[in-house]
Amino acid sequence: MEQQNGRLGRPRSERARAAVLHAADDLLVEVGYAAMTLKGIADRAGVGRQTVYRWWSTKAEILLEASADDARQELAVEPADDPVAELTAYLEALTAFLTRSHAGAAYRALIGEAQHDPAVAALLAGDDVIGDSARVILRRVLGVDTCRHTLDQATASLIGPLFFWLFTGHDPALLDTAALAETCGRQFAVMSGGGESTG
Amino acid sequence: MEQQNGRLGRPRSERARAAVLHAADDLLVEVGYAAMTLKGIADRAGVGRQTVYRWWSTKAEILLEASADDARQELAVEPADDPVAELTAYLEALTAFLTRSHAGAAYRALIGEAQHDPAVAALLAGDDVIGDSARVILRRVLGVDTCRHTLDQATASLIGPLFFWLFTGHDPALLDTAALAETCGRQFAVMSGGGESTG
Amino acid sequence: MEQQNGRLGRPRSERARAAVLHAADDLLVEVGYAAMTLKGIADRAGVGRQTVYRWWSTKAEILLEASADDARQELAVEPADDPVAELTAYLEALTAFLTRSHAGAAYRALIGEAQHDPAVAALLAGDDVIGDSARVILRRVLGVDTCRHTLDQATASLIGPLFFWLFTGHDPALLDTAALAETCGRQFAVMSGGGESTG
Amino acid sequence: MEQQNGRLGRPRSERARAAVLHAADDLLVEVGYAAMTLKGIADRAGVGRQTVYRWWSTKAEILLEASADDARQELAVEPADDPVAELTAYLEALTAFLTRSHAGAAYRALIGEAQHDPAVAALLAGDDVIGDSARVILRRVLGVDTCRHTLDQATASLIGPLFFWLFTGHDPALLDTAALAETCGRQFAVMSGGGESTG
DNA sequence: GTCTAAGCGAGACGGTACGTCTGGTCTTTAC
DNA sequence: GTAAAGACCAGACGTACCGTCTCGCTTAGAC
Repeated sequence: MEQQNGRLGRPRSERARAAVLHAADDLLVEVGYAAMTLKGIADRAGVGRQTVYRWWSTKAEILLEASADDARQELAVEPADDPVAELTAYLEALTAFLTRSHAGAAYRALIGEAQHDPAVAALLAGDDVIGDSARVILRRVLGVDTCRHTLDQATASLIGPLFFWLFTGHDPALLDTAALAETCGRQFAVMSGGGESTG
Repeated sequence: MEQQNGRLGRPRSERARAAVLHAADDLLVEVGYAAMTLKGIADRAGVGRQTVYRWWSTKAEILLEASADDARQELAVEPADDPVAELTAYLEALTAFLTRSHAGAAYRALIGEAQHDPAVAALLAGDDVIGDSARVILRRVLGVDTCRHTLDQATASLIGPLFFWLFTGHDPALLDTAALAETCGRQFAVMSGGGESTG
Repeated sequence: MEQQNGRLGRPRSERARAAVLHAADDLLVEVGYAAMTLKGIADRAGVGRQTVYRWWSTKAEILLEASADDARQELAVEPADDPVAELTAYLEALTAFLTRSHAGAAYRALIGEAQHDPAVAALLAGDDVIGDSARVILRRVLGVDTCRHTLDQATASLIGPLFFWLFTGHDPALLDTAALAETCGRQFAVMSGGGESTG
Repeated sequence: MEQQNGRLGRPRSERARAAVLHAADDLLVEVGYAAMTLKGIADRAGVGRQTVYRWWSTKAEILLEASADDARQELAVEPADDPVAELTAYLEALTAFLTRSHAGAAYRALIGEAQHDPAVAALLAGDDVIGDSARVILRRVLGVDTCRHTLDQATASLIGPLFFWLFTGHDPALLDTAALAETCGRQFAVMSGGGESTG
């Protein structure tokens, strides 16, 4: 497993890698994204500073690596018979993710940072965990061969209102996700209506 | 000198205030939000550092003061006979604002920062320029006495997809704002049901 | 108060300057020259790191400023009737300086460093405390109008053996400074020829 | 090959040893003593870092091993009929060594370092190349059975002025080594006076 | 022909100083 | 009493080197 390529030299320490990711996760919760520091992560992880810089460039990169797996898992929604029920379940999972999960806090911070840091934006574009999770659901609802652009616009319609609600500081409890899901469901039914997928 | 209020001592320098706001605006464009610095702003403005700290607490506050007026102006949309046309015009103004305007860049950065900085979040909550602009339009479409919560949810439906599209790094040219406006228009027509405001 | 020149801005803090010089002196004794560190000096002095860098470039510069006054004082020798007695007194003062004084330890370290660091060499050349102290004595012995080059060579003859003895790690107690002084005295008597100065 | 002692395992690589000593010599000339680094030596020698640490403890040790043989050779002076000529030749060899030779530069740096690093001082005390070379000459001048302490003081008298001249940054060309030799010669003639040893 | 032992180049490890930068504060003089 | 200047303490930045620790490989004598 380790010894990532049969090359020379001491192999990378899995212990150090895990400690850094763990420390980053802890610090995000304890002090917040802005107050996180590569030095702080290294110290907390009991790891040399150079070891962090050797494998990651920015705290964003660390946080993404620390959260991606959790995020993927938290955003996976079981199939249901009723499309609207499935969309509702997804919106609720997404709400829970963005408002109550560690990984979700990391993603909120990263998406925020991406608004003024192109490097973070590129990082997120390279591994679109949220978009992927939505596309899984939407392919079940709209059909497996729906084209990418249609999926993306449907994603925006589905997620957008919730996303806006949370990112502009509203109380998640006051948003009626069931209504949102139903509206989208109707809209998607029309789209996939006549019969095939993109219509 | 104008001595703007009857206070003692040397009056606040309008020159310094303007220079700071101007410098903040320039620096946002030139180096980006993350690389902006209170020290940098002060130096660029030819102003003492203490003078900046005396009147503002954070770069977010400066940026907000520098951009709010421009933002309000850029997001005002002329009334139109057709509600959908009005919604479309608004979405286009919002797209232009967020993707091509200085003030919009400032707002993107601030909304991003608000995701991990409660102080910035509070700042934005205190002067909701974007929400206000949407509510002006929506009151014209849904009726002047629509309740605040309904307006907020309608705002999320209207703006949300566009907001998600832009904040997750998609190309604004690929989003069909007219379709978005039309979907919302239909939805709003149902909401305002019996048929007063939209006819 | 002090305000070293009519300039703008906060004046340099004499407190900080003294604390740095004091800390450097202490650290030299406690941990030695090699283990001295600008960071360590700043921390020990309770001073910001930038404050040290603002006024000094290297630890050598700090140490020189901290020791020069002490050195000048320790190497001043009272005039005596007998030239040989005066030379002996000087050699003993120099021995005490180089082997038992804080300031002397600093000079030993600096002269050592100068052998492989041209910057330190230039620093020492700019303020030749030891040479100056020898020239004061030698002008009394050889006559006030002795030319500089003669003084320098006499300095080498007088100091050289002692210098070599100490710098190659011999025990200062085993060197007969009186004999050295007498040899030099005889040699100088020949130099200053007809017989005025030494009688 | 020769397997230097009957030990097990792979024998020490003469190639690596030579490469390290060579690299140290080169680096001393190219970047100076202060900027020399064990890492830099290892890299330049194309040798693993551990290989250097296995056989040497400090850069001083490497430098000494790299220079001792050259130094001994450069400081050996042919016997001459005239003692003063021999002393002059020696002083000139020593001047050339300390000011123009690679090995001499190494010794200057090491003697300098020894002033604030006891480990280097001990190293030099263990193999006194310069002192040995002087004692060879002085035994020829003062007699083979001159006692060690007399030899050491004579060494200080002979070398001291030159040593001081160079170590305090004077121009070697301006020092009259012939005069120095003559003064010492006279002094030594008095010492060995009664007439036994030198004949 | 294994087997055992040590040396080899490479390079990651936990530390720590480097010199620079910014954050906020403090202390001057000038207006 | 504000403004501009600039020094103050604090501490993070990213880099470099420290000395140590694996790795896989090589090179020898011992069995």
